[in-house]
Amino acid sequence: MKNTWYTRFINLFWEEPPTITLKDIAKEANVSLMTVSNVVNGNLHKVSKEKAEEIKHILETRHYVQNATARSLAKAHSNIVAIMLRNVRGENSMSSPHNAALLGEIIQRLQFYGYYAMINLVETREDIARNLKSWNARGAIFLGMLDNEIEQIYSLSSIPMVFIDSYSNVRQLSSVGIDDYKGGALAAEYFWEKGHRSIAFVSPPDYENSVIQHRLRGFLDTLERHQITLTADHRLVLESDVEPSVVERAVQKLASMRGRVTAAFVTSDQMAASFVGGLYATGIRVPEDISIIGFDNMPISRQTTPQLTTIEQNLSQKASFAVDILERRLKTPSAPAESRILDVRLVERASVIRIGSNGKDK
Amino acid sequence: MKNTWYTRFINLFWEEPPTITLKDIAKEANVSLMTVSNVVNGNLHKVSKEKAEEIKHILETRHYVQNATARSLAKAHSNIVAIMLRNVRGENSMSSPHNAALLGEIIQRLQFYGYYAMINLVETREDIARNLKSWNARGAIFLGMLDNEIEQIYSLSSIPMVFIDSYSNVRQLSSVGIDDYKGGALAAEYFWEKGHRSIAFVSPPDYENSVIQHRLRGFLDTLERHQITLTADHRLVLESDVEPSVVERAVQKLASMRGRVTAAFVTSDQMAASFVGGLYATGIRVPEDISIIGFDNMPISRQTTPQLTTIEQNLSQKASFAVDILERRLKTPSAPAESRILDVRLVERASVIRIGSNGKDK
DNA sequence: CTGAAAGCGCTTACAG
DNA sequence: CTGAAAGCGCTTACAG
Repeated sequence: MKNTWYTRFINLFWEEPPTITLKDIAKEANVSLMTVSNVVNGNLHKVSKEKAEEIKHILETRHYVQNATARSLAKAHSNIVAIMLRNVRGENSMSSPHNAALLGEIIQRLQFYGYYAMINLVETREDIARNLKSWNARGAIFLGMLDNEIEQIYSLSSIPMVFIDSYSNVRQLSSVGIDDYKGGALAAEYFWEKGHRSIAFVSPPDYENSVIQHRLRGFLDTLERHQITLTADHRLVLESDVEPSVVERAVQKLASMRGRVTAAFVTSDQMAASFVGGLYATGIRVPEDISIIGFDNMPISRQTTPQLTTIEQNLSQKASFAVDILERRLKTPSAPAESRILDVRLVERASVIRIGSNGKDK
Repeated sequence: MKNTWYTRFINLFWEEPPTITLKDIAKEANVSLMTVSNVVNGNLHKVSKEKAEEIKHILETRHYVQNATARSLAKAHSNIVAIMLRNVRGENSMSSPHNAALLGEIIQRLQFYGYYAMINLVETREDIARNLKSWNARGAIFLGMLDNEIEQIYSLSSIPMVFIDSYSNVRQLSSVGIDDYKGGALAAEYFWEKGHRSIAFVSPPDYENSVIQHRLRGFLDTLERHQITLTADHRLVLESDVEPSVVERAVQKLASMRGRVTAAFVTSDQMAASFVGGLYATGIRVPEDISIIGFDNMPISRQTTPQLTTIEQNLSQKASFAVDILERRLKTPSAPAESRILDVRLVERASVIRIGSNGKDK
C-alpha cells in the first residue's frame, strides 16, 4: 500500500497505531538500516557495543516487531511450520482426543523453538500442495498420512518434513511412530492369558500399511500362534471413529454377538469408552459379559466404569521427538533422515476378566 | 536470496523444484506481469477473455502457487487469522476436549472462507502482541481471555477481533459466548427439583467476570431463591482442569464429604467424568450416593457409567458464529461489532437421583 | 484492455 | 564496524 497523501489523511482520523519499521529505528538512532537489522537478528559481532545497546533500547521503547512477511520474502523461507492433519469432510478430526493432545504438544514445542504453527486440515492432495508452498513454510509435520500419499508429498516440495504415525517404504523418511504391531500383539496375548478364545477386533479400516493394519497383524499373528483364528464376522470396521452414530451402530453389532464373543480389542480409548458405555446401556456388562482393551491410555481410559485396560503410548514424547527431528534438519540441512519407533506397554486396569478355558465362567 | 551465479550452479545439483512466479508465467504468455496478476486474483473484467483463458491454462500446467508472503507484504495484510489460546506453562490446553473440538471447528470454517489458521498458545501479553503484529494477520480469534486483558489487547492492534467465551465491559466488542448464568441456574434448579439441598460447586477459580463466575452466580442465585446457601467448604476450586493429579485430589475431597453433600455441579464434562470414575473407585456410587451434573454435553458425557446429566452448549455453532462475525467485519470494514449469546439447555441422563426432602432416601 | 513504475519491509552480497 | 545498492514476488496507482 503506497503512502499517498490521502491515506495519510485518513490515518489522522483512524488512529491506526503506526507500524514501526527498521527504517524508523535507523533514523532515530542515526545509523543505517543494516545496523539495526543486525541488532534485531543478534549479529552483535558486527556492531559496536555502544551502538548495539542504544539501538536495543530504542527497539524496546518503540515496541518494534519484525515484519515476518517481509523477512520471509527476503529470505525465501518463513519461520512457519505447516502441520497437516487429515480431515474428512463433515467430521472434526480434532474431536479425537489423541489428535488434539498430540497437536497441542507439537505446537507448544514448535513455539519453544521459535516457530509459528500453521494448521492445515487437509482433504485433498491439492490442499497439501498449496499449503506447502504458499507460505514458504520452513518445514512440515504430517499426521496420519498413508503410504501411497507420501511419495507424492515428497515430490511437491523439498522442505524438511516429518511424518507421524505413517508407515512407508520411502527411504530417507523422517518419521516418528509407535510399535503398533507390538500393541496389537500385547492385547492378543493378554486376552489369551485371561482365557479368552473368541475375540473381536474393532477399528477403522485397515488401509494398506496403516497404523491399524499393523495393530491388526500383531493381533492376528499372536492369536494364530495360539491356534486361534479371527473369523471375518469378528472384525468390526468403523468408517468413522468420531461420528457417534457410526460408533453406536458398531456397539449394537457387538452387543448382538454376546455369548459368541467374550472379548474385544478396540483400537482407541475414545471408541472403547463408547463401547463400555454403550454395551452397559444394552444390558451387557464390561468385563463380566465382554472384556475390552483400548488403545492410547488417554485420560478417558480412567473415566469409564470399569476403567479401561489399554495399550499405552507416550503422546508428548511422540510430539517432541517429531519436532526435535525437524529442528535438527532445519538447523543443519545436511542432517540425515531420522526415524523413531516408540515402545508401547499394556496398562492393566479393570475392563478384562479372567474366564475359564471353556470360554464362559470366571 | 539473490540469484547469483553460484546459487544457480548449486541448484543444478540440488534439483530444488523451481518456484514459479508471476514473471515466469507472464513471459510464457507474452503478457505483462500485471495481466497475470489480474487473472490470478479473479479481476477478469480487466482482461480479455481469450488471454484470460490462455493464462489460466498456463497457470494450471505450471502449478502456479501464489507466494503468500509477497502478497501479504504488498497488501499490508495477510490471509492469516491468528487464533489465540491461553495456555498455562507445562499444561496442554488442547487436552481439554472442549477447546480441541472448538478449535477444530474454527479452523475448518476459517479454511472454508480461504483463510489460513495460525495457532498461538499464549502465556504472556508479549506473546499476544508479537503474534498479532508479526504476520500482519487479517484478524484474530481469542479463546477464554479475561476481562482485564481485553482492553490491553485492543490497544495492541486494530485488526478485527472476535472473543469467544469472554465477558467484558468494553463496548464495540465482537464476541460469541453462551448463557453461562442460565447454565448455572438450570443445574441448581434441577438439583432442587430432585430434592437436593446440600450441594457442592466444583470448578476452576472464578476470576472476575469469567465464564465460571457467571455460572457460579446463576447457580447461587437460584439456590438462594430456594433458601439454600452454599457454604464455603462446598465450593471446590481446582487450580487446573486438565492435570489429573489436581482433579484426583478434588475427587478425594468430595469423597470425604459423603453424607454431608448429596450432589455436585461440575463445570465441565471432562472433570465430571473424572469425578464419576474417581468416586466409584472410592466406593461412592453416582448417583445413589452423590448426584453429578456436568457441562458441555461432550461425547464423554455419554461414555461414563452412569451417563452424565449435563448442560448442553452447541460448540460448532459457537465456532461458526465466531468465524462468520469475523468474516463480515473483514469483508466490510464498516460492519458493526456483533455479539451473540447462545442458549443452553439441560440434558437429562442418569447421573442425578431424586432424594427425599430430608436429603437422604430415594 | 494492457503495462511500466514505484513501493511494501526486509535480507544478501559487497564495498568501504 | 558501517552502509548504499539490489533484490525477494507481489500489489497499488496511474498512464496509455
